[in-house]
Amino acid sequence: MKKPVTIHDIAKMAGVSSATVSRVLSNSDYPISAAMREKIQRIAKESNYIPNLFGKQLKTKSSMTIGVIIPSISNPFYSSVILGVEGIARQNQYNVIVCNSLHDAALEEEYLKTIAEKQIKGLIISSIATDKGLLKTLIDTGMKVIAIDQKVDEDGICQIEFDYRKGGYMATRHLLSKGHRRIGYVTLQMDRPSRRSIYQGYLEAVEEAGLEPIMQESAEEDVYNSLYEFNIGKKLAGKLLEMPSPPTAIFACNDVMAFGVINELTSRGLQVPGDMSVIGFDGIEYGQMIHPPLTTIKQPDYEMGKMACKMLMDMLKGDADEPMFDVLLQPKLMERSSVAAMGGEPR
Amino acid sequence: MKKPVTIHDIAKMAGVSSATVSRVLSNSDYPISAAMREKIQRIAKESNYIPNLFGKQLKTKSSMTIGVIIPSISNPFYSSVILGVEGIARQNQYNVIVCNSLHDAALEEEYLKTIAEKQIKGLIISSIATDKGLLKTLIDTGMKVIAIDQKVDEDGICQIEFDYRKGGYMATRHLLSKGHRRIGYVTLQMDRPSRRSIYQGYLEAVEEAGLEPIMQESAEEDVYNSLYEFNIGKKLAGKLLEMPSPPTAIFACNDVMAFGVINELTSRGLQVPGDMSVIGFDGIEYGQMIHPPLTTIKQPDYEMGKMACKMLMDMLKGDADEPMFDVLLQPKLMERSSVAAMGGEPR
DNA sequence: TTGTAGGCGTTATCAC
DNA sequence: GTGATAACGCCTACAA
Repeated sequence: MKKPVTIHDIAKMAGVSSATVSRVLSNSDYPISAAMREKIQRIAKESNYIPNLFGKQLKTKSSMTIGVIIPSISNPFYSSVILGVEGIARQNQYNVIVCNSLHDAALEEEYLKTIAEKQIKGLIISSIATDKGLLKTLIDTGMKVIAIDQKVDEDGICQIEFDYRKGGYMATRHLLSKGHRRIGYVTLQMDRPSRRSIYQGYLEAVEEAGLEPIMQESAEEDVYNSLYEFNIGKKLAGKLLEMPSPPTAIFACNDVMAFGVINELTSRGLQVPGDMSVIGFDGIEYGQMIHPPLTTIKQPDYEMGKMACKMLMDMLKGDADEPMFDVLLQPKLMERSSVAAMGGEPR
Repeated sequence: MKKPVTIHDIAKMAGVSSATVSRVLSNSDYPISAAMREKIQRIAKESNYIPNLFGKQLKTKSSMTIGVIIPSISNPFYSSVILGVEGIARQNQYNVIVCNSLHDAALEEEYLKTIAEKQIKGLIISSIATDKGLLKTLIDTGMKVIAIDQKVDEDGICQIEFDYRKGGYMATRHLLSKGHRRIGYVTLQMDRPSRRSIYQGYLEAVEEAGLEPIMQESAEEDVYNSLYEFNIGKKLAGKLLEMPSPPTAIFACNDVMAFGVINELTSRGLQVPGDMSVIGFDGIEYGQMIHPPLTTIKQPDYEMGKMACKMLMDMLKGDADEPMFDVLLQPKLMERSSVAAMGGEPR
């Protein structure tokens, strides 16, 4: 395991100075004789030269890397976001480093530190922490930050959000328009802005229609595990069914929860949507694979990633004029087959 | 946006040399008077000192980072692997950088280069490329590599694989044991070792039972998109059904394909498993959420990630004695509800 | 067109 | 215990 070859080694082999080698190998537009250039490139290739980015980055103070902090890639919603981010980053010769905070504020902070130490100047974050202290000082030292999905109320942070409230409103309106009057809402613990907003939308639509909200919130702190969410969906659906006057339609705060709801209903012998309508939220692909295909509210996840990265690139390049505006991505109703119109009188 | 504070700045403020500051801030066990230590730590904190890893890493030649190259995190199987890897890496103070090759050999090579330039000494890879040239030269320069999932036939690479062949065999045997005699197999393009192995297992079991294989392979080059795979599942199931003498059970090369198969059967009015049994492969969580819950072969994905990372850590630490053995993870039958026993005569 | 030399922020090897 | 000082690999004025 011999030690790696450096530009100095190459310089020696080529009988030139390391400056010349550097100029050739970093593709600068510095004038170099064609012969020299070719010779150096040949030697570099033959000796399997691998540039050491530390040296370069220490000197140039630019890592060409952005960071992304999300709760967990195992959530298909976030993995879509990431793929969107990476596509744009790659186009701009940037690398992406992904950090899963796993819904752990301490871990999020640790990653934040690492990112800062790696001299990363751009960050896209879906923050779950409530203490934004560190984040704030990083911004003060020049880090560009884009908050996605979860709102961060700090100066100097661009927001790219979904209009969760409207999404919640739309879902509920859809159920209403199908004649449902008793609409249940099941949700994970409302410890995050996004979840509270969806519920807001639900509430608004229900109250607007002069109806009573029927809500079940999970008491359990959530872990990022789909199966876990699925089971909460089952459980909360059960609670709804055991009410004296159960709803005729159930709105779940995300698709996996909706899968749980449908599963519980089915296993109790109820037909979806015949006996009970179900609508989800997120629009993950698996929604099209289950039976019945899930009617849901689609959040443009991949697009969110692309847009966040585009804005970040802009901020990173034009170091003066930062595009200080927020983006509110619009939800879309995906009408599939898990919602039916109420026939006649409510049971 | 003032420039970041360095150990020299802190040294100046504390009236000491930068060497002392470095010794304190890098937690070395070098003897320093308690007073001095405390003073420096205080100043560092007050001035929001952020160490520059480039400097450190340039000096120490160690990046405390490992790389992971996989086809795509949008595949829940791989995202599980990643989560397993990260857990172990974190325990060892290592960072992980994840690269999605998106089933593109050129991109995989590009990432490989970046990883090398970042002076990363450990790599876990599920390679889709056929030309392992670069990988080989990297190993020669001392990079430790663990191949997961997809076998890489090169010296000096540890393999952590699933026993795909046995998994295929087990699935088929299960169907056989339920009395099925005409068992269809649907698969994505068999351009990868893993897929060929599963088919091998299927073939073996079928031939052992003195039966004819009934196979449908997708002609389309695959993209990493679940919905796409789902649709291929539907399509191939359709082909199977249109045969003069269709099978009574279908084995799909992965769970998402199986979802497609079930969907197609259901939409043609067939009952699963009443009219047709279906078995999948992978054991992703969504399999428990559909109806009927999918019987499948579980691959221990999370464990694979953990094990791969553990082995890598060992190789990275003990630089002499490398644990040169391969691991073959064993599949497990997850019996759920999509397979039924054949009653009486085959239709 | 090429070379020289200094420095990026850190650690490590000496001295004191 | 603490301080100079020399690397680490690369880039980049400035000089030739």
